[in-house]
Amino acid sequence: MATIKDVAREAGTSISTVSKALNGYYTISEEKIELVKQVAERLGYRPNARAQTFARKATRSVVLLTGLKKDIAFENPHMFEILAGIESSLREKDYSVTLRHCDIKDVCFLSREIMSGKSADGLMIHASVVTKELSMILCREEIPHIVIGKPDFRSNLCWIDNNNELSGEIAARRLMELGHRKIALIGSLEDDRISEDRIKGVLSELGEPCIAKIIRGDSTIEEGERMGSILLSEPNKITAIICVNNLLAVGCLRALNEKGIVVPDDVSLITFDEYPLAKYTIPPLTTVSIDVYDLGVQAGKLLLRKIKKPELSIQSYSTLPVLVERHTTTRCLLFEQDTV
Amino acid sequence: MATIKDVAREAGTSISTVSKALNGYYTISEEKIELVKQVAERLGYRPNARAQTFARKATRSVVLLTGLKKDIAFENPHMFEILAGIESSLREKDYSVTLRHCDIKDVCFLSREIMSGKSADGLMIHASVVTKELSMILCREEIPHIVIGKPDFRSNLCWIDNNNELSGEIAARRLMELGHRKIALIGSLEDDRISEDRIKGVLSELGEPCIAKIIRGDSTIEEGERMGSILLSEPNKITAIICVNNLLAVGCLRALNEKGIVVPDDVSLITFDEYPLAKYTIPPLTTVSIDVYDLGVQAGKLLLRKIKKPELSIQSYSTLPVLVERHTTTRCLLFEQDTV
DNA sequence: AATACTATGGAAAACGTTTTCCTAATATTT
DNA sequence: AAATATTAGGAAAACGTTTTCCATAGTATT
Repeated sequence: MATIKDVAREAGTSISTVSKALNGYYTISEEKIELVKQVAERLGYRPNARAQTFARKATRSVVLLTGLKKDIAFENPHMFEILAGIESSLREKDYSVTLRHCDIKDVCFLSREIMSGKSADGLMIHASVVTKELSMILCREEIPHIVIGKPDFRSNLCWIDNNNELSGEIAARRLMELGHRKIALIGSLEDDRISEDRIKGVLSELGEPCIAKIIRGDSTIEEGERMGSILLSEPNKITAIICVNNLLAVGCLRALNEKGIVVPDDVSLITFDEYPLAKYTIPPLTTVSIDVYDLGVQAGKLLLRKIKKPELSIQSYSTLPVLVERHTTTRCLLFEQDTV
Repeated sequence: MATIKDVAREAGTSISTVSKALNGYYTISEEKIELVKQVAERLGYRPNARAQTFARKATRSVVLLTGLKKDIAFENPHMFEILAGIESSLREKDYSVTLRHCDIKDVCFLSREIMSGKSADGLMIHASVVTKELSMILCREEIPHIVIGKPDFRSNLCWIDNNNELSGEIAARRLMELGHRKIALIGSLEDDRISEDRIKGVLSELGEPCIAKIIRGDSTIEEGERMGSILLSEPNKITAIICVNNLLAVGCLRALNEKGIVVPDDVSLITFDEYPLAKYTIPPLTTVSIDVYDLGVQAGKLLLRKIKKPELSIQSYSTLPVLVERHTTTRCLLFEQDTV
């Protein structure tokens, strides 16, 4: 394996000249650069990455900390796509991302180990493993980091997440645009912050003369089905339903089917996110979603900026929701006179 | 940041003693090891990982090469879980995995760059980016590697995949056990090797007096639906259907629903793999699947062995399929007399 | 002609470990 | 008691770059 020494000898220059030529220093003449490059090419020289990361004082890599399999893999069908996004923006700047699963108990120790052992220049951390203690460490030791998802406590962490409140607003606005005025909300339990944010967004947008009813339960298909039928059996007829997540929507759709209610003609249905099954229901779900790949891309870029300038003031970033209109929503004819 | 020098000074020993003590060399006395460890602890010393990987001649890391987003992320809902499995088995041996997306055009160049630049000790490569040229390079240059998935040409590559033929056999055997004798197969087009392998397995197991009919089409829900209705409109009544993948199964299920055929009472349905939507159909799909996490784990272990012993002879590995019996299969009463 | 710059490139330090080789002390064997 | 083997630990090389600092030669300025 050819080393920089071999190139130097062969090119009749010093080692440092080779290094400079190959790394684009302007103190080397054009001709010499050309010569060195040719020799390097001829010898099949590849800089030893290990030696490089050692000599430079940066690894040009970040690590992504996520929860263990049981906690994360199943719950987050988007994870690979986020990861792909992260990787793509890092790759552009010659950085790489290495994956590390860890228990929430070990995350503090691990973060320190990685950073003080200099095996990475920064940390990407999934919200499911961030704790207050970790937050302290990251801030105190000025570790460049981005949290994927919003931590569920106040902190100076830098995070990136989809804007659930805004998503709620978008869903509500769309239904209003379509002429709906009697709208029900199927949410999950109060301790689910995502659900609460979406509900908050919906309610803030839903003005008079809108009538809204909220019903809550566990985030499962079965519960969605149960809540759906409850809604339908009530006297006050609704024309649209908002389900705070895909599972609830699938369940609700079943309830509607069972009662012979045609979606979207009789009742419109709108939901959030984009689980793989969202495309495959009958009819396919209209949903307010985000570009998760892009979320990863943005996260990568942000982290890179923090690494370059650690003094950069805290900033967080919310990706913009996009409405993916499939076939569970349509115009409501009932209140036509109101809208015109 | 404390370095090994600081520890040596503080402990009153030489640098090499510290290194040896911390790395468990047996030439250092128990007491000295204890002393060094205490001092290291007190100073908060963490070995510089960059210096370590440089001095040792191994990175203790592998890179996972997969196709670009558009090629892979959507098509493979299991990818993150496989990755989690890989990471977990590597972590056990203090190895790490870094992710790298690449175009199939660049994969040769990239592999060489990574390996001759010594940025990793081995390669994990998704089958979607392996080419014959790559295969040559990997073998000629004796690069430790594992291909995730079976390459679609003969080679000396080391790959790991689920055993589709065996999966087919298992599905068929189960239906026979349940008493089914008139079985139809919905496959995808002939160029889909996975589908062909499964069909092959099914046919090899399905003995007389079984009647089987095969029908093929694109791998989409719509096509599944179309093929399903064709099957049902035929005079020769079938009692069970095998769909070579989830999408076809979902489509077929729709066709059955539409015709008022009750699954599994009138017709049993069995499929393969486990897309996230498999659990959420009505009724949930019975499927012959594999533990993808485990596939990752095995892949990781295998690669580690190849890294330790590059001369290890070629070996490939098929994970064992498992039957996940949900609610689309049941005993067939029609041919009871045959079975007893 | 003397001085100050500038452009170019080399020498050598630095990065922080691991690992090889050696020495001294101690234990064992003859 | 001498010879030999064993053990513990230190000195220094090695790993292959990057980067700092300096030297030289040529060019511009006074």
